[in-house]
Amino acid sequence: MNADPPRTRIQKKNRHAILDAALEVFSRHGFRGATLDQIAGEAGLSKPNLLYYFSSKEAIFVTLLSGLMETWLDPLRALDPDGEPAEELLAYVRRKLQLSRDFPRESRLFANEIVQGAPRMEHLLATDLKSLVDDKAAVIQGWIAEGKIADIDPHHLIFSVWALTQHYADFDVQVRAVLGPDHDPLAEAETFLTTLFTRLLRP
Amino acid sequence: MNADPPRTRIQKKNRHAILDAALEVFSRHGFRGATLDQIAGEAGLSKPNLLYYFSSKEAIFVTLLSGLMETWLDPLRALDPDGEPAEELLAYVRRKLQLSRDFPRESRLFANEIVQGAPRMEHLLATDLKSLVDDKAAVIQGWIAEGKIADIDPHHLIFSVWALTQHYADFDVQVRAVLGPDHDPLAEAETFLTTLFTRLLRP
DNA sequence: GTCTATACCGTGATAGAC
DNA sequence: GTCTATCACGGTATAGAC
Repeated sequence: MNADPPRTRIQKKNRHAILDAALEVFSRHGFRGATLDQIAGEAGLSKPNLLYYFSSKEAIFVTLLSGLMETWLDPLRALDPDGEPAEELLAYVRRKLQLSRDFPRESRLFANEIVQGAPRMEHLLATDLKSLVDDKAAVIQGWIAEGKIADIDPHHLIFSVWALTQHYADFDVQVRAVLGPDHDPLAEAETFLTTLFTRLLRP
Repeated sequence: MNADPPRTRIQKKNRHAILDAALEVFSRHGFRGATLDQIAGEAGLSKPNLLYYFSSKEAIFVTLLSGLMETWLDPLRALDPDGEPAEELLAYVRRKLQLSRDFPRESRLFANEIVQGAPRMEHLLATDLKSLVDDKAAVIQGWIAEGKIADIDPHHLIFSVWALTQHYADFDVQVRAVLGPDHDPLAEAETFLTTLFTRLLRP
């Protein structure tokens, strides 16, 4: 999937700086709202120099997305069909919440793109993401059939995990504005979501 | 709060057309990603003519936001302290889901702005929104103290309503991509969320 | 292989004719 | 009250010097 990997050390360093800067800027302003000037500035390069490493704004964006997709889907991929059902699902929630804590920019990047209609991601959603979700939904449906967890729609259960965990990264400013200072939203979220999903899944 | 209301009929019509077009464009691309050309085109006006009605891009945006804020907070405002607790909260969820169904553009407008750090809304969040939420959280805390519903954090309960209901408007393309055709996501969501909150709130 | 200078276009906003 | 013409600016992308 990847093109030729960068060769020289300076290339590697600059490409990395660009992608990190791009993550920062794209996640804050969305694709169209981001400017090459900002990305170049953040990366410590001139704008034309930036375009030496990537042929276009879209090229930066696509490279960024495909590099992050794997990390993004890992928590769901790790759902073990042979594990203890409720515990597996709660562990999934915790992994996803961990991503919101450690990689909020990545979360906002995807959020921005999807809210704006996902014009550069729609294919990935309908193929990779759909097949992974369908796969895991079948696992969950199996657990339901065995009476291990409550009878709830597996697809919407997965949506609810996404919505509830990503909310704390994507809508962070709102959460903090409402809670006020002296709060650790993500720590509180872990307690709250553990309760929520425990009650939801109990057969 | 409002400036002088428009006088002539044509002004009223044009202002309305502009705000509707702006809602469409801002909700799809965010503030910076939106262009006056697009808004003008969608509204059937020339760009300079548009700027006759609103002095700047930001003026359009702010007018739009403040006009929608009330509608947006109504479902929570309607939570009745004297009602039957669990039923009140479930009705709140249904009202919020109704907004996702009927006003997805409004939902995405707010989502875009908040994901991007809410630079033009932060004040509203920390004042109007916070005081409303604190108020209703106290009501919910009262219900908990009376043993009418389960003991869960009221603020995060409200966040969970937002996250779960708005997800179906803001991440609509993802939901549809994963479910595939022949689904009515919002109808399914109503069933799912009713179950979820019923189980969560049961004392 | 790396960066500087620059072209060229679309953007938000204004001036002035109608 | 509305439109045409235009401006200054910042946007993406390229040509060519080092």
